[in-house]
Amino acid sequence: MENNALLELDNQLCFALYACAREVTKLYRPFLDELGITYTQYVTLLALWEKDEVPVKELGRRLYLDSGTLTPLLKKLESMKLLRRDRDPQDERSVIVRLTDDGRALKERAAVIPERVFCQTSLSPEEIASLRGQLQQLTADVHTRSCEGSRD
Amino acid sequence: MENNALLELDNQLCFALYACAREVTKLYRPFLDELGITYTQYVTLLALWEKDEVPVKELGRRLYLDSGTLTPLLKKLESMKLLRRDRDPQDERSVIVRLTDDGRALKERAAVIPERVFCQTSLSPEEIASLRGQLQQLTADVHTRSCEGSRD
DNA sequence: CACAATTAAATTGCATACAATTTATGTGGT
DNA sequence: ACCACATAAATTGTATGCAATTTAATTGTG
Repeated sequence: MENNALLELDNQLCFALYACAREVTKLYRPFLDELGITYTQYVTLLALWEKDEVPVKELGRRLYLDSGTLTPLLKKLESMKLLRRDRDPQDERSVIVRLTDDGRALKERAAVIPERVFCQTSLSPEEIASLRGQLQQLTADVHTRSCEGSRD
Repeated sequence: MENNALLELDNQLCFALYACAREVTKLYRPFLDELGITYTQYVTLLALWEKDEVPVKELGRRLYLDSGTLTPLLKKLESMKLLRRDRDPQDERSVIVRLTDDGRALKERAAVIPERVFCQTSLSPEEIASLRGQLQQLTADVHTRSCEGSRD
């Protein structure tokens, strides 16, 4: 069968995604180091700055992460005094995540990060928006199909 | 400062990438399970099926991975008899990775995977190629800038 | 030739990811 | 009330990622 083009690394959308996501994430390192947080902690905070007081379950749906990843991550952020985790009195199975004052305050310092990172790429705002849209579409598409029949 | 649109999760290209890469990777699970390999092992094999007998360093450049990730991964693949790792007699610092017969044979079984995965998306081949191209461009762009002055 | 600087892997330590299982809690039907 | 089933976190185990350090080998220079 010779050289199967279908199996070439540079023909794989999955590898382009995998490599690109990691390289772009690395751009955030220097800025996040200043705040003392990791990239995953950063996106978790982004979600919370947008909507606070949410159950772990909902946060997981938003971030596409499960409790196996979120539980230790949220405990870490709690130990850093950026948020609190309390059982929901209405439903003791659920844990509600709430930002502390420190957690909310960090938003001010994070506000400049997106611009700083954009400046390190040659993409125009339009190109960024377009690419982002395509990725969101694909993510939703893939996620929906892998949850066929599920409700999450 | 109210609702800062710049910090909204859905406005972040980085999060779109991060989420999409993980969701797409999950599509490979069932197929890779049949081969008994993980996703990272799969892309490593893709690189080796394309070009065998390469130093770890070169493989790392190709995959955007460093020895901290590759060393244990390659040892695992070696323990699975899919490849061998030998010091380069010309330069004992370097380790050359070579597929075994088993490793080469696995390519046949992997050949159907890309098509199978594509079928689970609603993207046309043209859309896939376009998206892939944009991601490769961005990856190269970002990587080049973060290596400013470096030679790798 | 000596030796400082480089370089390639390996190692160490920390933080994810995620499947699978477990634990605790809630819910619906009888 | 009882209980099978469902649900949310937490836990467990494995495999990454990656920065930083260490070890071994090579190279450039005087």
